[in-house]
Amino acid sequence: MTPIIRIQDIAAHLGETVTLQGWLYARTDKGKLQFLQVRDGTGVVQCVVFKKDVPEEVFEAAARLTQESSLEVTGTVRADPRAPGTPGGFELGVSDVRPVQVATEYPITPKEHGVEFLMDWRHLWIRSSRQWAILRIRATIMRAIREWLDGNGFLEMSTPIITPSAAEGTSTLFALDYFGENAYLAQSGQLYNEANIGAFGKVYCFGPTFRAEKSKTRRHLTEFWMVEPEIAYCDLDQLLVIEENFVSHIVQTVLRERAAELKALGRDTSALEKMIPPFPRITYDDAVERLRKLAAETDDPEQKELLKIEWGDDFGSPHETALTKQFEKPVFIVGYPTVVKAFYMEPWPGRPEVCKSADLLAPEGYGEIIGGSERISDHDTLLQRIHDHKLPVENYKWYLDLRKYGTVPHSGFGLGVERTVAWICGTEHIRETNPFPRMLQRSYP
RNA sequence: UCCUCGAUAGCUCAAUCGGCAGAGCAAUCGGCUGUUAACCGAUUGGUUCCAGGUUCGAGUCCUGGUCGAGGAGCCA
Repeated sequence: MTPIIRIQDIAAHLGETVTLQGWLYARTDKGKLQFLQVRDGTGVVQCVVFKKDVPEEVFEAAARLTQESSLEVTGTVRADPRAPGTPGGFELGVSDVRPVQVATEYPITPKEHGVEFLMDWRHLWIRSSRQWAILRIRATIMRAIREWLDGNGFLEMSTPIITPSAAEGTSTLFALDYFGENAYLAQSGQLYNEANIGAFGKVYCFGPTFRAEKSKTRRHLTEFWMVEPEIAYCDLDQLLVIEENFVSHIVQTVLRERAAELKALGRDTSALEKMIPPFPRITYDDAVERLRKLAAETDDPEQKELLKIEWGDDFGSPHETALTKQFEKPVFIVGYPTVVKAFYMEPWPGRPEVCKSADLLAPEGYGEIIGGSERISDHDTLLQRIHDHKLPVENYKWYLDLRKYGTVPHSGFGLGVERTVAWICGTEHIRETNPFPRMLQRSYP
């Protein structure tokens, strides 16, 4: 029995006879020679079957293997610059092939396919090299998130997914019947984390979150993953330093550990290498001025209309795209008008029409990846805001209590995992960044 | 919710003015000792999204619907 190895470790086994357990990704036949591209989940390696080197029945068994058949293959590892694959440069000189199952006709061929077709076959599409690379990077990003937070004194706290009312009172929620009571799928764990910091100081929650908005764009899912750190004794300026170090760690980790996958995706890594702190900060006021200037300078009447903005308006995606094009790094937009933001944000000292909020916009038009703010710490200010937003006070009793029992200045933010993956991978559409994305028109498979 | 576009073989698409339903790929069979989405030869493959209408004749034109894509709004 030869040792079973994983393809990502193949370089360490040069010259050895080893066994791989995997699936046939693709094949090319040349008469008495077969090239089998075998993948095992960690990589793809070319396995070469010469007719004269193996028993007749082994050659014939290999010849019967169809695309995505499962197999065990034994052979000698050798270096060959012609060998394709991931990591590539190595191939297996095959001595034995043992089919596990010969797959029936595989729907996803090595040619072009449309989006609807691929999404119908998402359970198989994730095997394709591009999807495989994106989802490997996603896993690394999720690990880097926990790694940085755990290493910087944060404690992971689970927050409920079944909640009694809207966290922010704005977005549309998925309603469900909770034993005869109304309940909703969580759109944020933040309010609970504001309770958690009273017990643990620095916390984060990390899990799926749900928005029932009828958004139909390349930036939206109805179920997506969000990490939400919350920090006691932290103001907005301190928060932004945390955010930029956090984001930089994520990007640098992917660059270091997933170079092969980024290369397979054709991502320009020189742009990502620039993602080191500090990130530029501009105020909302400044952003509006920049947009007005851009609108005035453009000759395209359609663009001029899209960039139109009044002070007090929230930014649409054309605004965000135009702004981020002016920077190579992600950019903080600080101090949004209070009216366009959630009820719990701390008023700007001396300017109550502005709140101590900051969004982080990713470069290259990927949009907002972080929304963060300093939270209102004063009980009466918060109560007034709940009234102003016509929210049911009885649902927020516990939240108001937090301002009565040792309230402190505190801040936090939420980072959208899928948008971050899309930005780092350079994918056209966010649907490719989740193994089984949930969208307006799709809940299968 | 609004705007634009689309639906033809398993997949990606073509079909002139309304006039015989086509190609490449996949599959199947055969050939090939260095292929990289191989190549060469052959075979198979159709409810043209659904319902109705105009017409001698509809994939093509008209009406209604279904589904999808891109964008807006909203948001991470």
